Amino acid sequence: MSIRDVARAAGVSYQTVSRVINGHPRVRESTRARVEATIRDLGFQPNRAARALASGQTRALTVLVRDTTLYGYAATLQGIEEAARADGFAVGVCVLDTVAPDELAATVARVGDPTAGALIVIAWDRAGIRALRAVPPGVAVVAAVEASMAEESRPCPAVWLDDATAALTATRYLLELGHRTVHHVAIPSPTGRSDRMHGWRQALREARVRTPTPLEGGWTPRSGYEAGRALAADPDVTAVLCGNDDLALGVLHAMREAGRKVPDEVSVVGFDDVPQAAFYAPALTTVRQDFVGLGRDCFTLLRGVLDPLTEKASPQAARPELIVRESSGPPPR
Amino acid sequence: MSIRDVARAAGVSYQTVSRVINGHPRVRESTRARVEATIRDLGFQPNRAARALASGQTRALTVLVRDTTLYGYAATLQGIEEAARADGFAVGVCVLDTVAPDELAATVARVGDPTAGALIVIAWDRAGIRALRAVPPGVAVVAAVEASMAEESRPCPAVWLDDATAALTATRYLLELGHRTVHHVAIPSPTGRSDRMHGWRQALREARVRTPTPLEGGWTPRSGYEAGRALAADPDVTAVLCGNDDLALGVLHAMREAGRKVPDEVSVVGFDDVPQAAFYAPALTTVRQDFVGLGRDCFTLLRGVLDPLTEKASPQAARPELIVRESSGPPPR
DNA sequence: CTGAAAGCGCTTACAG
DNA sequence: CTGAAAGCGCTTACAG
Repeated sequence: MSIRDVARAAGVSYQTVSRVINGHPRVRESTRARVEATIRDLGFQPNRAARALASGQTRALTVLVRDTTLYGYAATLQGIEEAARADGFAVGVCVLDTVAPDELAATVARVGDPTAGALIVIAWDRAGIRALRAVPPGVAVVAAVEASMAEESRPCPAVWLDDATAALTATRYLLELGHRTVHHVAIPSPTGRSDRMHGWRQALREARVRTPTPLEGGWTPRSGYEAGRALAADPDVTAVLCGNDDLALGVLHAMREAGRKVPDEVSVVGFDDVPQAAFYAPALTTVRQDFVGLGRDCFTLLRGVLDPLTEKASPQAARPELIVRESSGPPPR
Repeated sequence: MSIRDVARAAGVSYQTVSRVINGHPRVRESTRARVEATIRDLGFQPNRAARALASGQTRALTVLVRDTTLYGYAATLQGIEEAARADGFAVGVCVLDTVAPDELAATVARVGDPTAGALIVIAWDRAGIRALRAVPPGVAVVAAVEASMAEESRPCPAVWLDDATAALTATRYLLELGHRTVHHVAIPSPTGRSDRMHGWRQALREARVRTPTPLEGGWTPRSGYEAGRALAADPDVTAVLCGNDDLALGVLHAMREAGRKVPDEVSVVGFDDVPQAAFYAPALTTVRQDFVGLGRDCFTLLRGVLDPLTEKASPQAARPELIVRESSGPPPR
């Protein structure tokens, strides 16, 4: 079924059908109504490929993302998808973790082919940043980045969460409980100092407190566990801010194994507020981040890039919020 | 840049370029080599839309999935994506949880538009099954289902994990530890009896043991917690098989709150082996499921549907595997 | 406000 | 093995 069939059924030329489909203003109201009714009756769907070819634009985007099984990435993807679908955009995914390094450029070029639509890169990690750099010029692209990366490398429109303030808030909270200092298990950062780490440092500096060497974690509970073992062995450690909730889970595990009570002897704070955090043992104090909102913002930003005439909606993502649960408290006497 | 530019640069007609791109056999080897070199030099990428329009086929597929922040769904998506990308397919996502019920049919019709490519539906839940039913006839579709659903409703090619055997194994394991019976917190199932529940029942029947009423859980730790509170209140409960690890996390939380020691007083077993499970407190005994492998199989199956000439690769997904950790043990005396 | 024409970049028989 | 022709289903100026 094509536009011509609709035209025949509605008694108009097929160009008129095209105009109706595309919301062209100069169509008589009665004609529009008739054509729309016909489209509905016939269940007609315009051929995407033909539209893309003729117009040179596709209502499609691909999200480049390291690993969708991690909560933050998955939630951001869902935010993007929700907003995109509402606006008639198809959403593709390309998982970077399974792309061989020497194929990255080719892969990005393929999904970033202008005829395949726009690109959204989640550039919170090395893989994402490398992908962002590999985007061929001329491709519409926006990125989700760490705030401190916003101007760096390839300057492209970007969104970010206020990780620095969030970490600052969490660290201050721990200091105000009376801890002499706060240790940090860091998520990997391409720059070596994530915004989360930065906010943590700032809070310690503000309080004129000793800044311990941060421990390098990965993204997984296992790496949190390994960092946690080192921390558990140090009797001076009474408070730990972790770069994400998975790291915090690993740290909790290490503390338990070492017989150090949380929160009586050590306070542990996470980052993200994954849906499971409230059920960890003990329930995890953490900083909630609105990844879904960030994803929506990401799409809105892309819309603005694609079509500068669109009214710019202001960002919707909620600000970070400290969620106090059971894993934090005053230091032991 | 088009096929014609490549042709000019390579000194052939543009049809020959098309043949090379499509791996047509009847091209002289020297010509092919020259054209391929030119394509590489120019960094040429054929226009997807034009190919789709002219050939009537798109190398693209859309995955319909309830919620990608849940581990099993996300991992399956990654398996699909990995296999699809390796085969030059673009992968789209459509998250069903944010589709309004009255828009489901229209949404499925849109992403399932033949010109948009094939469909893979993760039909483990009501949303997925409804989506599967809404797929218009004539669209290439495969599904990931529960084994017991394979023949039901819309018969389409499908893959599944052996949940029944997995649950049987886990339940037998608990019975062999000496528990008089095993309770079950069930994931939602459109049929009211998931395969996981079925395997559990079968193991109890085999052992000629009383079958307690299963508790209805949702997919979240919270619903596990609620079910767990009921179980914790019943002193006869010594072993619980949960429909997934999130439910198990909630049950662990409820047991802790009620002061019932795991595993000394109650054994808790999960399902899936999410990456966090080894770090729960106590570390969770669970059944590992190979979602990534299932996703790959899903794509392979789709390839077979799309192109019956393809050699049928046999399924690769690993069999379920019981992972014994700390949350299970013999019943109290 | 609506119709006729050209063209988007490919693929696919059809000749040669 | 390779070239010329038609056509995939739309959109986009251009007339009227």
